[in-house]
Amino acid sequence: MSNDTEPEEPVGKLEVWCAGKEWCPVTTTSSLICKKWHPVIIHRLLEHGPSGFNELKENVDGISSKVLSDSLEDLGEKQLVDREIISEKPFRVQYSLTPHGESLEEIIYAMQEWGLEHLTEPSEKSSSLV
Amino acid sequence: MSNDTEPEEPVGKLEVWCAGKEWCPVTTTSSLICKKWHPVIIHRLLEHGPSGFNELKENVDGISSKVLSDSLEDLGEKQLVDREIISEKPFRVQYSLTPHGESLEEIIYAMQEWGLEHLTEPSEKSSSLV
DNA sequence: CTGAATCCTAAAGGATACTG
DNA sequence: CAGTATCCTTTAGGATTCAG
Repeated sequence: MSNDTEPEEPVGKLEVWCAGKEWCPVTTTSSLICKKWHPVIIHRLLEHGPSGFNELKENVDGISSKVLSDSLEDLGEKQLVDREIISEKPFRVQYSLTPHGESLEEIIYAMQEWGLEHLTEPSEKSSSLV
Repeated sequence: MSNDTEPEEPVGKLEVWCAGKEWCPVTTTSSLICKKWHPVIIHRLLEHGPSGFNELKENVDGISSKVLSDSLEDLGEKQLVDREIISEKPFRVQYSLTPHGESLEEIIYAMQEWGLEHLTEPSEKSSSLV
């Protein structure tokens, strides 16, 4: 146990299998979060904090219930997102980032900044890149 | 001045369509680079510089020719990677990052650092997360 | 050797409708 | 409110084969 200037990371590292012969942090990180909606979902949870399903669906503008549900399940399995039932009577659920999920903020904000810097909305007439 | 080998962001922003009603930099950035192998390919091009096809295939350990070829084509369409034919006789091609591609390094290295910090290779006995 | 083209299967993702 | 359940289309990706 060396220095501990950083906030406590109580859980251990996530064990993630790698495609190639030698384990690679880029390959494996990519395998965790490089799905179409994952970065956006994580971003919205970072921005708005713990959210209910429909609240999240609102914020992740453009996603369908099915895909949001699937994505959250996947993120749950990967231990990046937690799901908590906060009420049974009016059934309510809350999604939040785990410590590992929170720690993705550097990546997510790097993506956001890059997008702001390098991308733009297509103008009316030009139908460009996907 | 004004010669070909000028980096320095001469090009404008890339026009990228967004799924939701309001354009979002995270959503759109995600749509560009969040494919299984894209971050790794970009990472290897950052690390090793312009590379030939098989050199790249070596470095992107675990990828098949077909998938590498498809991925490079996709990255080419998105103007993140350039393809240059450097020899016809022994047919040789060189792939390199465009200025926009290079500028992804913050994101890619953020992913690398995160992976090193939060992920680990599965131990022998435990078959864990994908 | 170089890389590209085929074939095929497995996922991912979207539209819609419907439950407790 | 918080999802499932279907259905369906598209895409990703792996194995293999082909061509220069």
